[in-house]
Amino acid sequence: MATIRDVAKYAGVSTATVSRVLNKKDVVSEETLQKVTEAVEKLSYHPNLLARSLVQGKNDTIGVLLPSFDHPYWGEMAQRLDQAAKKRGYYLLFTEYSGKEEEKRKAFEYLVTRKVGGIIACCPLEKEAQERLRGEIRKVEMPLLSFVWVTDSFPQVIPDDRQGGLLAARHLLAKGCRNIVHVSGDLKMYKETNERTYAFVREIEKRGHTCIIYECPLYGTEKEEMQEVVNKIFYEQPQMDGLFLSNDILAALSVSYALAQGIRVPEELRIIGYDDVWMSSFLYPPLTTIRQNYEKLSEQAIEKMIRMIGGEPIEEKTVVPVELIERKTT
Amino acid sequence: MATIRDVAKYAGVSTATVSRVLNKKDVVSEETLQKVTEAVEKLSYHPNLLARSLVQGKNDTIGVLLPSFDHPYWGEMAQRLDQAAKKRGYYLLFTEYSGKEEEKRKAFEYLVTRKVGGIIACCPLEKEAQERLRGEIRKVEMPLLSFVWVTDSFPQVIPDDRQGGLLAARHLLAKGCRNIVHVSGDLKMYKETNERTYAFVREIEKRGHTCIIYECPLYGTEKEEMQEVVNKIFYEQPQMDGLFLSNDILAALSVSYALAQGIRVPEELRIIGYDDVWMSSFLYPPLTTIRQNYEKLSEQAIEKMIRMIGGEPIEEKTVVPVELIERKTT
DNA sequence: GTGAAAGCGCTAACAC
DNA sequence: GTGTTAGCGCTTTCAC
Repeated sequence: MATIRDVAKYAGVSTATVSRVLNKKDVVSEETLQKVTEAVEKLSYHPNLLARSLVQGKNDTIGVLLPSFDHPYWGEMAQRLDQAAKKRGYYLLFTEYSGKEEEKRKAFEYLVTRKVGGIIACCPLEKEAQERLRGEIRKVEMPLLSFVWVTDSFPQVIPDDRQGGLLAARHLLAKGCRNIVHVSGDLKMYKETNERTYAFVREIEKRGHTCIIYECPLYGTEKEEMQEVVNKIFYEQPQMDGLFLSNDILAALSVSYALAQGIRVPEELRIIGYDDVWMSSFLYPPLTTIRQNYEKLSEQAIEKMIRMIGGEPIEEKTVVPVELIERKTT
Repeated sequence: MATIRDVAKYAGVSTATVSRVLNKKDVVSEETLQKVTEAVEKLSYHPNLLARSLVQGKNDTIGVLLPSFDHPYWGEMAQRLDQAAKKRGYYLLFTEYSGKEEEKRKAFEYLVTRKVGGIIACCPLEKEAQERLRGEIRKVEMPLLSFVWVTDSFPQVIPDDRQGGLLAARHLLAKGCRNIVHVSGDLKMYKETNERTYAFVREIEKRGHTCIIYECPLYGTEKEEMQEVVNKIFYEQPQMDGLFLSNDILAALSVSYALAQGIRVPEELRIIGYDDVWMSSFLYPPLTTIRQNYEKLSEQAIEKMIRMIGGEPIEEKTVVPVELIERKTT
């Protein structure tokens, strides 16, 4: 693999000169430009960006800690983040921890040792880890941005889950639902991320009604687990007429289950999901859901991270609005 | 950010010794081990893996060139590839080109300049680029593996699309379909990847029937485009009773469209998709489809790539079987 | 068992 | 304009 020295030798100049034409920094004579360009071409030279960032001590790559690639929410987010970063001349280093807590630390370490400029964590940093991580972070002087809700003061870019819960509650109530069931995320583990649940319940109770809550881990992608929860709900709550799921996958499963049982949607049962994942509008019937503003979330996250890398002061929390999309399941 | 020198100074030893305990290579005295470990802890030291791989001249990361993260097929593949790589002690550097040809070259360049050990290309390398890329690759001495069908001799790990087309054709025929429509990928651009189409058509003609083909770019994720194709088909082919789509997204769209029009599935129209994407079993009705063996595909790709990096000779083509999953749309 | 020194591929002063 | 030199953070001989 050709190095800068090979190019220099081939072109009959010094490595510094090669570096100059490569980075278009200083002015070079037309002739050397020619020679170097030719040498680069001839030798198929590709500069070693690892070496470059080593000497420059800076980094145009941002680490992204993802629960998984195959979850449609995170898949879409990864895509948007990547595009937003590229648009601003940054690159992303993705790593996923398969939704497993024990893998998370390793994934985090991975990003740190690759010396990324900062880390966007698409996962709740649970209390214990949070403190340890933050201690570490401060020492390694690496900006950390949470891409999901965390309770205490910490830089974060998050969807307005409170609003999401509120919208869902009002919508179901307005449609006349009175026996409402809600499937939340893991309430024990990720207290912080369940603002949508609290807002939902609060609103329903404020209107003098009640609802029943089931828990289902949000970040898991095990079909069986999800199917089980859905089965259980339909078995235990035959009288329910409104169902609010914490994500569209669960919602899709529920719609499918209801239809298979001959329960009419939305006449007998109204179902509302969360996220407005790519597939949701393709389903039959198209899913009513709370839409995430993927574009804005990722743009904001990248922008904020770049500002953090630049050492600028930033406001702790950026909340991005969600939106109710009424389709055919309510 | 602490460096190895800081650790050495803090522990009162040389950098070589620190390196030794970090890499557990040579034997170190119990005492130094203690001191160094403490220093590492104290200073929150994280070795700079970029520097390490620079001096070692080797690399435990494999580049993956992806069309996009948000396409469910590639999302699932990314996940499996990542897990397979980690299991074998390798890391993946992902980049996506948003399905745009002009971005592909940049994405490729990105991986080359990061000096990955090899590249898994999840995209057809069209003729022209293929030759250029291969020329380059040979010079940069970087193994390249195609993860989709390419015509000529070239290391590749691919699904048995021929078999997939065959299975789909036989299934539809066996169910009594006689007015069959098929939506293929982009036939002009990616000739090589359309074995499924050719096998499908061939089988149907062999049985003395015919089918009508529509084209739709496989790697695009623009809803409108896809919706348009589906609309067009249903408008132009009111008599069709069998529909084979090149991917599950198009299939989901078609099912949804049919149901919305009051066309009964599968009684009046049988629909079969391709890939068995995560959502497909969640749909209503659950989708009949050709299942990809995601696990085997990615395991094989990683294994083959590692062998290539190690300089081992490899067989050109690894074909992974597909499977017909009959659910409720046929 | 441990340290000194060279060098991976590159850039950034500093000379000329 | 261009070359020389030092050094980014690390590993790896080669001495001792």
